[in-house]
Amino acid sequence: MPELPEVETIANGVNARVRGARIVSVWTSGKPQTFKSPEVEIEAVLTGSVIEGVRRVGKTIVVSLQKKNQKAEFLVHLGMTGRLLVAEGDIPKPAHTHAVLTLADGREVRFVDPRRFGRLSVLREAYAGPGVEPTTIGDVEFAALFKGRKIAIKAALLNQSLLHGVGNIYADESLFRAGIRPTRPAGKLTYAELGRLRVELQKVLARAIKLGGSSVSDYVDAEGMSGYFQIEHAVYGRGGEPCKVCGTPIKKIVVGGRGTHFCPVCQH
DNA sequence: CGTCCCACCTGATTGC
DNA sequence: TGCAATCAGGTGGGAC
Repeated sequence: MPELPEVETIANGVNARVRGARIVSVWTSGKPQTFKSPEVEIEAVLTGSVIEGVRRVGKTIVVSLQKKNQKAEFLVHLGMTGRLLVAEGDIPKPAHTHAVLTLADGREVRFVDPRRFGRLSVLREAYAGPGVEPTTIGDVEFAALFKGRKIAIKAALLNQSLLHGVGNIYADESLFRAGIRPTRPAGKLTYAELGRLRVELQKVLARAIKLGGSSVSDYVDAEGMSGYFQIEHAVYGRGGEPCKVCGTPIKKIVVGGRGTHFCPVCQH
């Protein structure tokens, strides 16, 4: 499900719970598609490692590991429906559990993913992600990303090798707040428009992170995703409903294969 | 390489 | 009510 704010919230929640813990054993489900590294390698790297910390890079949760001076990283991409839970070992495992990391104190880190678009892998070096971090990028670098591109700005925002972490909701929401139509060719936006887009994107991401951070336990424990919907969307999921600024019905179209919501009056 | 489109999955919701 | 069609917050690969 998650985009940048949700992944960050989950990574922070898991970090607070498991930093410093040692992984004593690992179980994996054997569903091949879930594992980008071979399962035997994931099990070998994780078993016996101490969790140094958990952070977000793009939409990926990165667990840094240390074992006898050897560093490694365990990468968890949640796809559309993935969850990373920390639970006492005696609590029954949810359906669609694909990996379980048992910690020395008996708790378990569980990766659960019904739709199986999520991916697990291990790396021997530090993970940098495919693109640029959107929450801290500046105007000049932001504008340069889109220069000369013919694709719709909405599709460009979703391209993880440009900015990593922006997904369908925050692409639509930031374009609405910046007053830009999602279908505009990215390379034809003015520097001022891109400046507005960067500011609005960073504002909406910051606000979502702040709201998500107040409900960490909801994400990380059994409850799952309830916290996400605290955020009031201006356009996402509101096709046919009145624009909150001008009252015109929000349009829903498809851009780059994704449902795309915008106000035909407020966005140019 | 840039762009477009579809496949990959299950589950919840909508519509007949 | 029941069942089929539709849709979902993400990627990655193949075609052009």
